[in-house]
Amino acid sequence: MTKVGPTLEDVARIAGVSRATVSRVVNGTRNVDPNLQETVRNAIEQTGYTPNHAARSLVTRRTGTVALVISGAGGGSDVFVDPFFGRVTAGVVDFLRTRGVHPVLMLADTDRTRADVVEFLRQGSADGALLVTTHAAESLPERLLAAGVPTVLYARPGRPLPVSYVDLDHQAGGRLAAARLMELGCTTVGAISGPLDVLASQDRLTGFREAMARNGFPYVPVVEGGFTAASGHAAMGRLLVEHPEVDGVFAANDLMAQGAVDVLLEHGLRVPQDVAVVGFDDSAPALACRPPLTTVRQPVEAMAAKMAEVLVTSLEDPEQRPTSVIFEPELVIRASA
Amino acid sequence: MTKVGPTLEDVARIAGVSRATVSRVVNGTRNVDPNLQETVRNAIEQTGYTPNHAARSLVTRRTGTVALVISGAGGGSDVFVDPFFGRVTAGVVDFLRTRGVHPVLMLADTDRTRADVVEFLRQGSADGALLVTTHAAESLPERLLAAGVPTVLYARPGRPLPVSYVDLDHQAGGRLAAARLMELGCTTVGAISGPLDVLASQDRLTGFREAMARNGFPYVPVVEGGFTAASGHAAMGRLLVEHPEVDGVFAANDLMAQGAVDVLLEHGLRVPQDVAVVGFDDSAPALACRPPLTTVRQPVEAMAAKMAEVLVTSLEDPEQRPTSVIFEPELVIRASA
DNA sequence: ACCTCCTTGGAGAGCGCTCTCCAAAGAGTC
DNA sequence: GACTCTTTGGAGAGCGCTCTCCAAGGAGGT
Repeated sequence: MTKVGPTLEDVARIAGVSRATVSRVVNGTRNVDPNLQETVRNAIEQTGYTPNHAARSLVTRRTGTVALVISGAGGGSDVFVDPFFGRVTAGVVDFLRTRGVHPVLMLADTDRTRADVVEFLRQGSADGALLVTTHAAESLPERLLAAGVPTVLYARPGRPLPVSYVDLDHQAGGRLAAARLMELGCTTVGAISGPLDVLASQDRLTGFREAMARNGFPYVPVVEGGFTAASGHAAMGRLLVEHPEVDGVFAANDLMAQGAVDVLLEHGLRVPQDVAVVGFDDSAPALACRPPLTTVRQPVEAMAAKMAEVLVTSLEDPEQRPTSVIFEPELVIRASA
Repeated sequence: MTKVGPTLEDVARIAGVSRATVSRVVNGTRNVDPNLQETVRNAIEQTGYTPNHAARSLVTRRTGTVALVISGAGGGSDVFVDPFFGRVTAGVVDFLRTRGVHPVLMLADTDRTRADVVEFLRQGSADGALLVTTHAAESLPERLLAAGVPTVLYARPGRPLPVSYVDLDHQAGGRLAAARLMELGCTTVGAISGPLDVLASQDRLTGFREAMARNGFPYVPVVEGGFTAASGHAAMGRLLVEHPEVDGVFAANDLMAQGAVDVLLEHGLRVPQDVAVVGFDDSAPALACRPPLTTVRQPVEAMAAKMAEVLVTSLEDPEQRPTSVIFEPELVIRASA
């Protein structure tokens, strides 16, 4: 094995030109005489030459890859069960492939793996980082910033930081949910929030509460969930015990909404006739749920693609200042509310 | 910008030793006097030195990354909607992280992107490839093999090839499903197969039919689906029209099973009392489905991890012959059958 | 005390590529 | 026809690292 493969040198020798000329033909830098180009291309064809990536990036200081860092709290690879990360990946890949950039997937869920990520970027193994982090306390943004690594976040950082990010107006999303529930005439509504150490969870809840309060509902019972169907199930159970008369529920993501619907149905309650349920995200489970979920749409793929775009752009022009792009949520009305 | 960062040379100068010595300390090759080691480590600390990845891999001819190639037929990033790929990713990442190897995610769904994958590997951008391919006609395995790229497949290749792979005994899975349906006393069973250009689909169906035939049911009506909930929905609809008396259904994955259950319920049929439904995979939707699906478990994460393990092993010993690891499916009984 | 063997540090040759200089040659200009 | 200006190919210096060789010094044997 030890594939050595033909080098620039080999091609140059066969074509009877210098290394520099071959390099120019390969990279399309500067003018090269068309005849010579032809000769060189033949030589390349003949040898089956492919430029060596390591050698190239040693001098260009570019790798053509970026790190896609997923910093879940949970035990590592469980995160992929959540459709959210699949959607992020899809959006990122979708954009990057148009630019010939490749994503390296990294999980950052422990001190150790976080250090690995920083190390990886400092080594120049990737040109920049896309950081999908939920928890407000995540330390990676500042560490990457300190290491001078071009970084773009999905979701604003826990503390103000001169870093680019894309985000959703989660509060507006919460308001949308509240408006729908009130529009349906619900009078006793509860909420199942996401983990409260996640900014998005806080924001969704804040927006929801605000809108309710503004309309004469100063108090909304809230149970904290964990963004999983099981946690939504449990939360709905508690809500039902404490407030049996509930007729409207806002769950901070679709998975939890699904869990809530299940409990409701198990208790012989009809959705949406007896209890209306609004989810959040508009991911696959929202459609699969019976009844299909009315939900607040988060355009995850588009946001992820934008995140990738912002990074690639800042890679091309490193002097650029950080930007932020905030997306607007949208209410998708289906059957559950 | 243009972070230059300290080099080996810098560290060597500060520590008052040669480059070679610093390299030895960093890589732990050969003995180095403990005192000297201490000095060198201090210098490293002081300068914040990190080895340059490109330079290193230029000489070692190793990158510490592998390509995780997902070759769906569908329009690219849609694949991530299918929980299957999320599970594969989880399994791969889970194993690789223990070995300090990083996966680069690539989609191969067009001629162009397939060529990109080959190019990427030939450039030495990654040390090997993990290829998750469903379609039997996929050309990548042979192209990668021809290029001398260490490769491991998820699912056996369409044509016999000297390449390592992991796979499931899909036929045994089909038999398991048939056995369950017959055990429940079903007399009129139908099947919703996966796309028939996918080997796994063929095998699941073959196993299922065989087991049915062996038990006195020579004919099983089959409708081909596309592994999506919508296609399962459509397929069940047709099955119901053509065979209204059906009392058992085998769907070749959980997504389609879910679609089938929905149709059944819409038609006022009870699952499993009127019609028993068996799915395949045991992915998240199987649990989320109402009723929860009885299904044939494919240990995707474990298989993906094994695939990664086989690749890493063959990277360490390139002279090794190809291996194959076949996993056994398992029936998971829930409520739908 | 001499010789051999083992340990350990340094020198330096690349790995394959890009890119800055230079030089040569051709095209204009007056 | 002598001059400058532009175009285009070649030479060669690195990019930062690993690793083979070599030499120096100390330990052990006789």
